[in-house]
Amino acid sequence: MRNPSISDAEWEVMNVIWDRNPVTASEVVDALSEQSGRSPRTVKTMLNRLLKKGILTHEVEGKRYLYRPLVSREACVERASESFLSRVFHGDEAPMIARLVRDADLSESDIERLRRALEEKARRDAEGDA
Amino acid sequence: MRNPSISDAEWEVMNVIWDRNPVTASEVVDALSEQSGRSPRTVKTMLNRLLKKGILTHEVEGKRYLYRPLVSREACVERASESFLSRVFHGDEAPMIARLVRDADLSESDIERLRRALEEKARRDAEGDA
DNA sequence: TTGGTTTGATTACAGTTGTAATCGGTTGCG
DNA sequence: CGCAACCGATTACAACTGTAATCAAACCAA
Repeated sequence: MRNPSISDAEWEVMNVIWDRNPVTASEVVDALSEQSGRSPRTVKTMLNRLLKKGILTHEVEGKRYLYRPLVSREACVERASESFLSRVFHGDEAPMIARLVRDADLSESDIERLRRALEEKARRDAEGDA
Repeated sequence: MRNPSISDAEWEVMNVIWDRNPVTASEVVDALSEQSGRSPRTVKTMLNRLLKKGILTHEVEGKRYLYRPLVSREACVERASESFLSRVFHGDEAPMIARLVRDADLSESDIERLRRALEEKARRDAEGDA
């Protein structure tokens, strides 16, 4: 518990903020009351907690605040993925990938991209590690 | 919060239990005190909570308890993966897969397996959805 | 101008989680 | 036999979370 990270509900807030950076509180409220039916109060609480955690800032814009992320989505995704994988898969990613490939709803271009990524990976492994 | 699931620390316990099913409390304690330095008390608490959550059972074996999972690892992994993906990736798995493929430490046979899985997927999509 | 509305700040509150300590019974060592 | 070690059960407690309500200041509409 000592390492305060982004909770489930906070992820929803952050996703809105990363998508529309910068945003006012009420934009976030609107987005989330539609999306997940959270009350405005609840959303405000989330925003304040994220501020306190140092994941957001806000600057005054006119009469309101404008919120901006202080941490990149990529960094957070990275952290969350690592912790998820180590927790659930002991850090052994292969089964997760297999599961995803099997079950995910992938477009043709997704598949093509992945195919290329795999080839890339295979080539690099063959060179680098050999 | 209404749908009690497996917490981070509980996953560690469950992983031990799934690996060595069935186990005594002290086996779990030993495994985790090495692995993660948790105190025996803490591990006992986890076991009791998992019992209360209906994720474990225990039967008397001689003087001790033997713990067994009531829920399959696969089912739990499934649930956890879904909730993780929807939280972090909005349920859009492709970027996660791409990231994994890029960064994961994959053996040659992992790569080969994934390649085949991808081909399989592509073929099925071409047939089924067309 | 005055009362409802909006905003941000503060406070509330119960359930979850991580981390144990305490308690009472059993038991194995000396 | 007597006491330490161990076991499972119960209790503790603070931080984190989800979900808001309350409060105070400012703002707009009638």
